[in-house]
Amino acid sequence: MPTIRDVAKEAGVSSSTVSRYLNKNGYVSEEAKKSIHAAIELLRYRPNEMARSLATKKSQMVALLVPDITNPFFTELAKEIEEQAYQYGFTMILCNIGNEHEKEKQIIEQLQQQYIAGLFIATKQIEASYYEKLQIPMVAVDRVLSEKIPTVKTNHFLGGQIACQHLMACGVENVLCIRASSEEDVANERIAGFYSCAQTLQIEEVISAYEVEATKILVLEKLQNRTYEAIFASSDAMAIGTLKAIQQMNLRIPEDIQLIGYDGIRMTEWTTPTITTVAQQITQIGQRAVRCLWKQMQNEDILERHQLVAPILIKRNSTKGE
Amino acid sequence: MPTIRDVAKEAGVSSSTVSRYLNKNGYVSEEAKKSIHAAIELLRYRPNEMARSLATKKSQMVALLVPDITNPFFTELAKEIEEQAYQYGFTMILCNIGNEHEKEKQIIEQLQQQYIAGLFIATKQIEASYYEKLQIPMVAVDRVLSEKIPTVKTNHFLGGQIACQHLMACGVENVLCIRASSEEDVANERIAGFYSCAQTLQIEEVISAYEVEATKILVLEKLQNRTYEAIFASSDAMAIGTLKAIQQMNLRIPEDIQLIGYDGIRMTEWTTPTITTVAQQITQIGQRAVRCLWKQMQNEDILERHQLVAPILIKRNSTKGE
DNA sequence: ATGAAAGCGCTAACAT
DNA sequence: ATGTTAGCGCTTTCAT
Repeated sequence: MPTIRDVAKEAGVSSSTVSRYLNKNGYVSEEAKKSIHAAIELLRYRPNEMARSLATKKSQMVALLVPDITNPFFTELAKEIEEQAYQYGFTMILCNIGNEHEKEKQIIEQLQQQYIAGLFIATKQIEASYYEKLQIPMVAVDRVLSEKIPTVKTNHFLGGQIACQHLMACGVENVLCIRASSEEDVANERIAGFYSCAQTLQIEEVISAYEVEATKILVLEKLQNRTYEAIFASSDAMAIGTLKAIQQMNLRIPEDIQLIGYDGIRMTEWTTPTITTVAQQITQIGQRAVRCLWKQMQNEDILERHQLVAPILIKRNSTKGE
Repeated sequence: MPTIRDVAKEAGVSSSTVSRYLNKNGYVSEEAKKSIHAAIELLRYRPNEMARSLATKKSQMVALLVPDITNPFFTELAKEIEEQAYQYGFTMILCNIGNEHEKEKQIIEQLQQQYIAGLFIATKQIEASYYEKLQIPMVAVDRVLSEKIPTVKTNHFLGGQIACQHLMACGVENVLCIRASSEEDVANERIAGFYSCAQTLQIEEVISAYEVEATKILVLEKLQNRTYEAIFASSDAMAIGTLKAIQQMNLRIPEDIQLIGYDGIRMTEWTTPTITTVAQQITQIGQRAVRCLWKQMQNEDILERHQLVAPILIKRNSTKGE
């Protein structure tokens, strides 16, 4: 592989001139530009990112930290962010953190050594202060880490409202609300939004783990004791578990009981019946997150520290209504 | 961040000695070892991977190239490989290639500049000769790129046989076989295996795109004209599309028509009914792939160039039988 | 067993 | 506008 010096020699200039040409900073005469360009083509030269990073202490890599890569929401997010970041010339590293604090810190340490240019954080296991100390451009995606750290997330309060309004428009008067642990802020917001519109709606609330199977078992039990006109599952994975439980009870959807999910992952259109859901606009989240990181790298001002993306209702067959 | 020279100074030795200590090559006295160890602890020193890579022309990163990160099979595979690779001290970069030849070549070029230590290739858009020229340890995952390139994949011929045998055991006499394009070797193998057991079974074959919706439309049309006792969908995504089509026709599964899928992705246990499927053992594929790459890095002999992993039947509710 | 020195490929003052 | 020089943090001969 040719180096910058090979190019310089071939073009009859010094390597600094080539470097300036490459980085488009400093002056380079038109003449030099031409010969350098030709030399690069001739030698099929590509700058070595490693050497570049070592010299500048900045790489062209950004990383996305997620708790579980097999969770479809995160994969869809990863895809969007990867594509966007690629447009800006960055390579995205996807890091699956799992639930171990230690692994996350270790991985971040490694990323720092690689002079990672920026971080998208979709995990939440470490104290915010740890991230703040990092001194790396970063944006929290779909969760608030702290006031200071720029954030792009869905307006979950609005999402909760949308879910509630839809159910009420479907003539529902009592509903079972399946939510994640109250430690999860995003869950709290969804539920708060839901309540904020509830008016005379009767709500029973229950906490479930994220897994499909766990939710199924839980709902099965619930349905044994009591009937509901509708169920609001605050994630689509839970909605699928709920669907399975309802079907196992031989209840019809939406005739006997209506169901609305949350997230908008692809799978909700593959079930029978398809599931009405409050969809997060993942593409937009990805775009904004990347732009936000980009601005930080350019030291531009970030006008809104916390950006909210509105979710939208996707009406399918698990609810009545229009 | 402290450098190797800081450690050397603190330990009262030269940086070469520290380097030798770090890489466990060359001689280092017990005494030196102790003081270096202490210095490292004291300064919380971590070697800079970039600098290391630049000097050695080898990084600690491996990459997995997939055509579509939102395809659950690949995410599950990615998770396994990531975890395995992490055990060996590697960071895995997940690269979503999409369908563009150009992007794949560009990305590989970038990876080379980063002195990528190894490649897991789960795409198939480029001529095998391109990969062979690369001079990077690599393993083809779930597809054969060429004779020369080490491969770990499911024994799809066996998988096809398993599917066929199961259907026959379920009393099926005629079946619709939904397959991917004949350009996909893995599809060909599955189908070949299926036929190899078919005996008196009547088989109708049809080609479908991978997408759930596309398959649904196709199957819907098929079912309009004719009835089948069973359908073999050669991927789970297709199986889900098929399921939807069958249900839309108001046929019962498995009473009116039985269904078997292929891949073993999580989703098949979330549909109603759950789908019987021939499951690829992704964990094992991941483990073997990483070990195979590792061996190449150690210049160990690779006993079997092409490793086959046996798939297993997961019997669920979309088929009759035991 | 250890250190000095050169170099990996690039960037960034600084001088011209 | 361009070249010289000195690193970035590490590895690796080659002496000693």
